[in-house]
Amino acid sequence: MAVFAFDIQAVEGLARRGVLHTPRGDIQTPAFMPVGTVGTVKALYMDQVRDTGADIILGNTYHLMLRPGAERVKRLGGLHDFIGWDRPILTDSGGFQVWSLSQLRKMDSDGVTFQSHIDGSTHRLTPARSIEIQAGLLGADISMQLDECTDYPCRHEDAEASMKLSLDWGERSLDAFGDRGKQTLFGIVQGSTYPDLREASAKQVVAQGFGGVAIGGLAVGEGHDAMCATLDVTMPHISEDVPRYVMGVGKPIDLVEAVARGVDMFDCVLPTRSGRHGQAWTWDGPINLKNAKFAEDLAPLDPSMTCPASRDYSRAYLHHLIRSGEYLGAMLLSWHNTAFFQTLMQTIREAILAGEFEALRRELTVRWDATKSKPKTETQPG
RNA sequence: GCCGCCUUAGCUCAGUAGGUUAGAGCGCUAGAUUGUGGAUCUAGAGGUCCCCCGUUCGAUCCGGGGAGGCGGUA
Repeated sequence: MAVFAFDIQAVEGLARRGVLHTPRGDIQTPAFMPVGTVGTVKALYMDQVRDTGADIILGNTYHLMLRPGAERVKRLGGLHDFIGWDRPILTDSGGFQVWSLSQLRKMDSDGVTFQSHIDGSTHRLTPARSIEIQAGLLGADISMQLDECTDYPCRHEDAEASMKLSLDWGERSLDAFGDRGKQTLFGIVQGSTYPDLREASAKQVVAQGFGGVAIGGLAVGEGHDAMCATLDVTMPHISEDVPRYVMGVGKPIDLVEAVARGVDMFDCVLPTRSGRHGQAWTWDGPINLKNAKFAEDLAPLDPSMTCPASRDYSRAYLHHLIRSGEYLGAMLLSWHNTAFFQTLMQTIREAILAGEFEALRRELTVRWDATKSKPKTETQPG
């Protein structure tokens, strides 16, 4: 297994500004990876994705193995050629989607058997099969070990058993990965919101010697404060010389607070999914373009940005497109949101380099306080 | 002209054998959405039950008259 060189150029507090060097190009960190689940960052052309500043995108084992099939992608030249993206790709192992999408899933110590959400057909993923798909067939630059994501809330004993299963699968993933010279593998820390489990998991994942360490099982309903608290107790146990990646996060406020705790990489569906549903993220927080107040608002989303979607289209037009269910509305808002998230990351990187990150964090924390997620409750009020 | 049917939320329509606060779908106004099911969920606003008179303790509902719409017919 290759371990990609990771240069840390500046540190402010726990926040790091670095560069992860891969054979397919550098990744400026802290980095936000747009999610391209089924081989497309939904509603965007690849050159648009690149122009927003993205160095790396995410693809997905679960979806691609079901359709068009991992072997078929291999026959078609691998994922990079197939989708027209020659820069780094990180693939998710499939564990999370089995947890979140599959109606029927049966876990055992060797892997998981599940039914496709597309046609109900039965499939199986093991740590070795996931690596074969990601590194061997899709050709991911960064593969993720197969893990199990737990529900929130989760009993301590269940979280512990699940965390230990993920550790075992991490070991099996390393064995299956072998000595691929141009590809690397990240391990995943689990343990729900329990400090003792997170500490134990982090120490062992680090000891296993992956090319990077991910924190999984967050942003699953615990809310912003619990997520930050979990990072507080987890990050000190992850070595400083590897890239640290919080999976599935998050809102802009989550990104800022996670960077402040030493996280280097993120991925999230939020900019593209919320874009398809009419939500635009801005320096003033999220706005819902479906709202009637934008019907005659001629202002663009953000004239200071270079992204055409942010600068050249009125909110009134975007409002009309979204209300009408037009493709272009989803395309423009996905484009703007992706550009905004990349602009945020670039602003964060520059701030760390200039020693001004804490000031930026304070300003944004005040500005975005109302956007913090609250914990999921068992019985919703009302 | 005559005969029949119809008129209930912005739209399309249920309904009440005369009884507290008249419903649905869509639309509208908002909210949710975190390792993507282009999905879904949640909440809210909105009514002279066409108008007038009568019967009745009480009428959106029954009777009479009128208005508007659709169809048939001379």
